[in-house]
Amino acid sequence: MPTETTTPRQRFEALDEQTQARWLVPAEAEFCEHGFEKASLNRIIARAGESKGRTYHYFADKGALFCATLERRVRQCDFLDQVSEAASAPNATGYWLELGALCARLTKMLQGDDRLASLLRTLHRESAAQQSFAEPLAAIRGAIDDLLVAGQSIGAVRDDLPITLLTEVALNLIATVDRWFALNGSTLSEDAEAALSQRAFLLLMAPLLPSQFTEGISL
Amino acid sequence: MPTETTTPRQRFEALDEQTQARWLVPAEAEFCEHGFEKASLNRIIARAGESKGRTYHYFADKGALFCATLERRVRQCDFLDQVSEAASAPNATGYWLELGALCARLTKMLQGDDRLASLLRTLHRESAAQQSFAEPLAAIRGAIDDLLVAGQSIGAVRDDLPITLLTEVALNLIATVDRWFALNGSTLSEDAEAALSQRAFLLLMAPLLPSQFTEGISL
DNA sequence: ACAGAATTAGACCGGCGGTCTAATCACTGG
DNA sequence: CCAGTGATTAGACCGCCGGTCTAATTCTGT
Repeated sequence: MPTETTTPRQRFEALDEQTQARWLVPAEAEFCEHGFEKASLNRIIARAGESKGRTYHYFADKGALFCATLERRVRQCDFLDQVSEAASAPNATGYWLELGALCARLTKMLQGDDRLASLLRTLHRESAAQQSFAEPLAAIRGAIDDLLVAGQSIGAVRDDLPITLLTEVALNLIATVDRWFALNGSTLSEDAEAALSQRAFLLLMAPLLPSQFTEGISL
Repeated sequence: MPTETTTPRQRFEALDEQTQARWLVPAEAEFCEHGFEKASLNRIIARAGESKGRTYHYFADKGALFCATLERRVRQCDFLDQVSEAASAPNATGYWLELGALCARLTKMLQGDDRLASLLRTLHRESAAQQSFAEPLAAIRGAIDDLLVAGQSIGAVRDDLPITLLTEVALNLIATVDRWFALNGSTLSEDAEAALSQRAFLLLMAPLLPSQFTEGISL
């Protein structure tokens, strides 16, 4: 009568931080270097100096290890709280100013933390990684949903399209712009990059604005 | 003195269409069903009733087979030509009308051809697939570049951001919206989906429009 | 002290993408 | 007609992958 008392995940979280780091440090290095699919669990285990049996005792599979790695990094920045705060603006102008500031902070954070940036870009690029991180990802989507609904209530965000579509568009626009700067930023001076990055916020704003602003043309 | 006279690719293209299909038909099925990374070359070979040696004689690697599969499908529709044609509009209104029509046609095509849609979504989702398809992909990006430049010259497209960034944004917006409809379209009536799809074109248009249209708010 | 549960090491599994060898085929010049 | 030579072909083989299993060991409660 094996009643499945504890899960690998519960066992891992009961470990002290130092012991957790035995896996998480080499795992982060490997995932940053190779992404999710091409990262080798065997290499991580070898670098960690651990055995396969012990590793699978604490992690259900490779995805669980990736999830734990990314969760630790994400926990360090209070991203979700910042998103919630931005939702309290009283009018459209304030709303978009706050969102712009939030995006600027986010950009700065990613520039200052290569590891986190690398993990998040992997998350955006590889669907297997997204599946592993599904639960936290749903929370992020939920936070953006709330933010957009708040924006709608003060007329800052369009309400003629499904909110989940807007959320998807917002998330992917952020990721797309981030990736463009990650690939092309090195050809720019630091000042030029900052100015461009600020202006690129318009790319996120434009499709979310109520349609009256774009109806000047067509349709 | 092995002078590398022919490449696997050249050899494959010299084959008659029927023989090519021996690989391409089962390959397409496999890639549609499993995506790129999780597709098994061994399974494709088995389904094709071919041997490994012969297969690697005609394809450099798994990516080359994916590339050949997708290229055949893409060749069947004259996508690039359509993009070029749309660039000839004389003014902004006409430009966006043509682009809207182009997107509508593209949407219809993807709805009518599940295989092509599946392959293109795989291409968008998996970076390994993108690498295999790098050359055709560069041509597509080039065509969009040209289209946007044409739009700029008649004041239909903003010119305050790098063109490659706009191209990236446009490509990813199309893919994002397509994916949303692929996931959520089944919950909608056919009419509602068509109406929504048309309105969703605004999401693509908005960030590309000259900034004067969005400067009503902020900054 | 000792039974039973939790933990641990690492051999093992099927399958992967890709390489290699040895046999066969097709075509040439004599 | 056939010997010889390079292109073609089958499939055994390679290292590695993520994941499972077993058997030994270490803990824990009585």
